[in-house]
Amino acid sequence: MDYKQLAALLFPQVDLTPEDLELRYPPRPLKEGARVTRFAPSPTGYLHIGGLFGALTDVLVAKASGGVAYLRIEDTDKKREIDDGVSAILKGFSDFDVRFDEGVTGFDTEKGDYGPYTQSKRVEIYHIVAKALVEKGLAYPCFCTAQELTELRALQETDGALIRGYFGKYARCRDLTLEQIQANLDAGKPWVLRFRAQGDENKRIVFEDMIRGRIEMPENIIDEVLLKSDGVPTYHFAHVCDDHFMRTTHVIRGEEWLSSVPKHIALFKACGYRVPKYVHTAQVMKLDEDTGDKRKLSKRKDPEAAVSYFVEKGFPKEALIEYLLTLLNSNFEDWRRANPGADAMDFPFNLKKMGASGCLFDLQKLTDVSKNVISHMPAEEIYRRVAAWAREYDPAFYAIFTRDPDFSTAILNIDRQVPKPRKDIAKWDEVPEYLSYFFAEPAPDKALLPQRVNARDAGAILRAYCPVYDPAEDKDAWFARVKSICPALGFCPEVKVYKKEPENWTGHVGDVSSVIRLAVTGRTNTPDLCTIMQLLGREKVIARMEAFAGSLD
RNA sequence: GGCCCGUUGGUCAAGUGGUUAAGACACCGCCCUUUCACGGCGGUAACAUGGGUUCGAGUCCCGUACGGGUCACCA
Repeated sequence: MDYKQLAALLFPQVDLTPEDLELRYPPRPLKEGARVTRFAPSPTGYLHIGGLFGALTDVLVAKASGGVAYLRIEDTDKKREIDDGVSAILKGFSDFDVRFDEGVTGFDTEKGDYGPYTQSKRVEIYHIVAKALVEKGLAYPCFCTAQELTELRALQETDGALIRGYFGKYARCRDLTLEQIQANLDAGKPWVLRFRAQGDENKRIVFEDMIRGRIEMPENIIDEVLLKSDGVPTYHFAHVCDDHFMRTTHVIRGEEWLSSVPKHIALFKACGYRVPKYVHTAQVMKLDEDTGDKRKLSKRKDPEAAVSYFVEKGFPKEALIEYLLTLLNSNFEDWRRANPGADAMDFPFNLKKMGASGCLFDLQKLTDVSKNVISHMPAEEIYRRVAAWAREYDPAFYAIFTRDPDFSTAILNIDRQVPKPRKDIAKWDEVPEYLSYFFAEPAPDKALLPQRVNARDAGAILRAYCPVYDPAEDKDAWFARVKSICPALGFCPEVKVYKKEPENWTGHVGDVSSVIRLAVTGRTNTPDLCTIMQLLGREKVIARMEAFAGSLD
């Protein structure tokens, strides 16, 4: 067989060689040890949590080594592609401030010298490499129909073949003569290009995964499809061509690819390319409420699989990133404690610290992380974020919240400018309820009165307090004022004194302030009451207290 | 089914032949406290399992179980 002739027959329009591509995409001028990574999603739907997880790894690994992380779009399957798939992915990344150094940046836009970064625009490249492979006798056209392939699988089933796929005696087109190929081509039969596998099923291939260590598998013997009948490459072939010519040093991808590595190494070797380092990351899982089992986070079943879920709920973007980092690298939390104010993107990411087993997405932990993140934000920042969130997801609240920005900011500032700020808020969608009593008249429920205080005493407390309340007083004076009305009502001004001899009193100052709190806010617990009352203003406070007192009669 | 990966408290995890088996979240208790938070202190709770190797095994080897992945002209 004259492979040169076959190659010319198959790819008459290709006149460049892989050497031309080597010139076009020279090795990157990076310093020793710099890592080039890529995130390579298919535009088949929204960006999901696993994607963010992977992309974060790519970006941090590159950043920590002074390398390059790029975004490549793998759109070789037009059947699964959705219309705005690329923008959905880009939107997800911009929502969380994940930035790539190069690659696709928008619809039909990109930056970087190793493009195009969209696979559908790279067919010329794949065909050049494919042609060279044919010339070397390492690839051949296959004319088997889908029907024939199904029959082949059935045959392997009855044969009890341990390995399934297109290989050995099942590979009918592997040894077609040039004349047969010519005849098929002339007859207009569609064909795919297959790899002519050189592996031996009895030999083992050893490779190193940077997370899992040394892995040993049988050599690849499958004649994998390289180019589909429409001339578009399969993942396997595109991976080899792209990661070689884009000069990727570290291929970081989900563990579902682990079993394809022998295939990929065989392909790299066949092309004469250096095999990149492989890093197969564990999947993000969740606990299924129904079965109680740990399972892969599913795009279909789990709304929180989409990163947009967290945007809608109003988790600050930093919180999700921060949380993901705790899953990604076991020493992140230590680093964070040592560098409280540092940008998460400056975390010295270490691949060795990545876990090999799938982790459960823990909403409680995310909530805790988020509360911490928010507790460190200035009130102005929170105001801005809540407003931005509400404009999108809660227009009614947006209207009242932004009516008086200074007022809203002041509310958010209660108990905030202290060394250990409160951690009441985990996500923005909690804010409307959290602040409700500032914007609407509360309806205090007398069932919420402290246990020791009956309705009559509560009324007496409010009536005694109204005339002496002075909004100009600071916190200490305010509390002293509350204490001052206690004795006459049978309440002890000092909690400690009360606790020693509870029988001498109806209750203590805590009960008294609880009644005031309930009247003013409708709540049994709030941040600092004195400040709340100041912000509300004397008129409102008195009106609320009188209204509640009246309702108790 | 073949091949491969994984398995330390409820969760995330440290751990690379000798540790009282860290830490974080959650939970519980105490303290602080005008409420609630915050904070502080303390507590419950783990090496899937059976064999080896070794003076000694969470750590190395083999088997078993369980979970996951993969076996497409999908990625």
